[in-house]
Amino acid sequence: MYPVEACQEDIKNELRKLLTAYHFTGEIRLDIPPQGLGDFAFPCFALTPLLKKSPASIAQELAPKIPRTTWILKAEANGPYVNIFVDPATMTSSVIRIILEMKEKYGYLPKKKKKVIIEHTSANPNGPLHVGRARNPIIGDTLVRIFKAAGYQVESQFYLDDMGKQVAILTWGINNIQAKDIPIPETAKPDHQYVGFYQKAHERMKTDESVEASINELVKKSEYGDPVVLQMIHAAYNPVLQGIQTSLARINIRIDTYIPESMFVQDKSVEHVVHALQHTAYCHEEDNAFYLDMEPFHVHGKNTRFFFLRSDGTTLYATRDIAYHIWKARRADVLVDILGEDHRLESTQVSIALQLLKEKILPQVVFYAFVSLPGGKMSTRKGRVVYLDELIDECIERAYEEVKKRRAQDLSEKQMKTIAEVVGVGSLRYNIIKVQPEKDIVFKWEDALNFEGNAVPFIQYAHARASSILAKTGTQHPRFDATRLVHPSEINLVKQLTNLPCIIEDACNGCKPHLLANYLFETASAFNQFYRDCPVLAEQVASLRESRIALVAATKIVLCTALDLLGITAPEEM
RNA sequence: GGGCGUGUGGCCUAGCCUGGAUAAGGCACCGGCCUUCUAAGUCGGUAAUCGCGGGUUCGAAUCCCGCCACGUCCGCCA
Repeated sequence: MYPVEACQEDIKNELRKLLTAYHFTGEIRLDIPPQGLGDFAFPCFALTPLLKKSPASIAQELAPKIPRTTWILKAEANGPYVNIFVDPATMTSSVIRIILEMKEKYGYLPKKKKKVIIEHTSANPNGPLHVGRARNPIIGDTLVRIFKAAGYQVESQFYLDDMGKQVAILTWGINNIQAKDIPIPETAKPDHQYVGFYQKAHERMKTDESVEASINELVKKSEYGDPVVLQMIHAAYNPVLQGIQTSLARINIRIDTYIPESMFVQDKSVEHVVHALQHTAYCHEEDNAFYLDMEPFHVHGKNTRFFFLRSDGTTLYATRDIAYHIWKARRADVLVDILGEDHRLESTQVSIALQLLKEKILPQVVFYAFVSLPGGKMSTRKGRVVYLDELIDECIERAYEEVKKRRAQDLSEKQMKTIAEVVGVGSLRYNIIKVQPEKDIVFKWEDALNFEGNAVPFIQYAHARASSILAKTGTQHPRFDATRLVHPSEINLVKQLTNLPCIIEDACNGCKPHLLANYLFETASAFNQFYRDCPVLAEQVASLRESRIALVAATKIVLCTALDLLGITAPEEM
């Protein structure tokens, strides 16, 4: 059990003993009071109906009865609250000890013996990833890391759309357009090479009906599971997909498994879905096509019919998605999907269908709003995009300028490049993950490349400062005496360190990766204050010096772990 | 037209699920701090009718209803 849990349990136990005497049986919830008013607070409002007294007088009555324990230093009544002050020596000694023992596993929760499949990115492989959807892999990969830390066995999956119109357009383009007829791409990456064919083919399709007919034929054949066509499509998108994988690798993302949509047509599982849906009470037929009436499930709008089988007997994207979810549910205990907000309705329809099919495991879905440009949204078709690769390059380039400005004298070119990479990639991931997924983001270069304040260099810098101190101490195993650490900046930092396990738990339970970003910022901030107030290397009293070294070592571990959960590297120097 | 999401100082964000103590940070702006562990840091200051209007409550940024603005969806597309 982590110190933070032990501490809260102790406080709740003591409160419970007191409150039982008043016949209070409700849940005991502890608040976090404002700065300076203690570590935990017990609000007394819930007791007023029981005791027929004002909450303030109840707090007055309760506070003196709370005993001193190893965890509880004192309790004070303050208005309607009983504010509890934790014994800093107990907290400090236990948390520093456990961090130094567990090292990079500090904060991790006990193994749960449950498997999670997290589906993310799942972009159409018709061109490079663009910034509009860049939140998807970053949110997804961060959740993969968080779920692992929370004790789950995790597999990440990319659902590969190999039967849609997008890949069909690409396939047609590659097979029918001359390379000389497309604009010369700026990079050699295959996704950038191929997107021109897609754009040109899309243009031709809009103006030439025979082109559209050929593309539709490709789509149709793929929907019937035609192996030759599927092979052709595969050949077309595969290099693009590899380009996408390269982009993801650049920002520390590796997806475990790629599941092609066609798999569920070829193995006939989608046919079973169709059959089963046709036998539900909500199924209707129109001109040989089948749909579910969504009205009874509180889906409103112009058209509440969810078509899952066309008149020609082929299935639709959502139908195959149902088969995919059933397949996933057989292989995991928990499913998480990361989807753009444009998929909200589709996702609801899939969930309803899954319930009709008596599926027990439904996906928890994280929807994100698109990143837009100041003038509006991005579009691969229209070529109005900022590609992820461009953004990565720009972030690294800008980071390099910053490093050079500060460290050109004392670092080698190679060192500066390495730091620029780590800072640039980290900035990108941090800036996206620190905002709740459902909030709109307007992409502005000046924000993406801003390296001050609540941005990743602030956190990495704190880590580098801690590393620098430790590198100069020479002691591998600092001996610490918690009673020496009494400065408010020391206590404050220790308190921050205690919270990591709770943050991991909350971030996992609520699928809220941004909590980690907030936590990191606060922890780095607490460390910077400590750094200002409490000299380590210059400290003359040996026991205090050693204790501070231990605190620095613990902080470094926490910063490194939390950064790693965001897929960000913690540099030793910068 | 309907569904869903979002709305917090000049700009951006946290807090909303689970109501409670002076609404917490960052950017920008103003003024301090480098003979001391990297100043990508730090301290202080100016700045908010928490979109608007009702309601519930001892108490609402938080819950409920209505309205407004923005985004998104409402294909036998994916």
